[in-house]
Amino acid sequence: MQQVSISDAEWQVMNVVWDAHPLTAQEVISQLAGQADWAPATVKTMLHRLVKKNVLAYEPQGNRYVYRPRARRSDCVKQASRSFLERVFGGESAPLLAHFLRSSKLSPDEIAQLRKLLNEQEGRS
Amino acid sequence: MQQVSISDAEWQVMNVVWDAHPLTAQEVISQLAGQADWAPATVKTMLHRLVKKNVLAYEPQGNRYVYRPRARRSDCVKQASRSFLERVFGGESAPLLAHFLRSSKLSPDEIAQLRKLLNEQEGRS
DNA sequence: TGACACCGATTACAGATGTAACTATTTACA
DNA sequence: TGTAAATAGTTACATCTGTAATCGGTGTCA
Repeated sequence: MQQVSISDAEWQVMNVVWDAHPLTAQEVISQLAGQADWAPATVKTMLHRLVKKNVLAYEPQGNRYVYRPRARRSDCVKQASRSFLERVFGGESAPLLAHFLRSSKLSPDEIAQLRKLLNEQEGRS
Repeated sequence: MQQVSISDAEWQVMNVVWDAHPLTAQEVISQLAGQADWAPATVKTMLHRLVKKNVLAYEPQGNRYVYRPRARRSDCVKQASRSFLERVFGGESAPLLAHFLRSSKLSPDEIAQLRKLLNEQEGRS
């Protein structure tokens, strides 16, 4: 498990891959057509870089290549989150949580869910 | 109010400035000596770039210069948070909150505080 | 079976970033 | 009052990022 950092644009690509893998470059390109306004070549560059960073794997499938994640989304999320927490909130979780609680619209279900997590927190060491 | 983006290293500098301004380049450098391992020249580069980005202001004070923030911390936090939420959690606040709730150690006070915020959320539209 | 379309690979290139040395000017000390 | 130390400003440079165009091979259709 290395310590690569995934850039902004690369995250967009990875989100597509994590959501529905394995897939071909074509599929990634058409998925992204809705969200980003990139030339197909741009998406391919991202894919290559992600392969080089060991975040993506690809293998020939028939006469084409298919891509699949090599790093787990949860690991990348964890790393990006830690680094964001550190950078913007000086490592303090509580202010971060307060900030997002204040600036979010949450459904009653979500609120209930979060409340449950808070309760679990209470049984910490 | 512009739409600049503050890089990782720049955030470290800005955090120092926001915590105790106005201050001189020297003060920033010695504050950072504890946290980062940068040459003084590196810190000065950051300061210059932040001035160019209009995030910092500086004025001569006596025979030296003093720096002070030009952008409000809360605005920068808001922007960085939004972009992080978008990038890593696809814009979904609830999973983000769940993630940080799970991965944080919180004091009873903080838990109580967050619970209060959750209650306030309930009176949303 | 030749021209075209599609795909993966390579190359491009400007701006941002991390990291700093060098230079010129001012200041303080000997 | 010359010289060294400190300061601010300028320049450097490799890497990463965003954003692609182009090249070379292969399969397809006429």
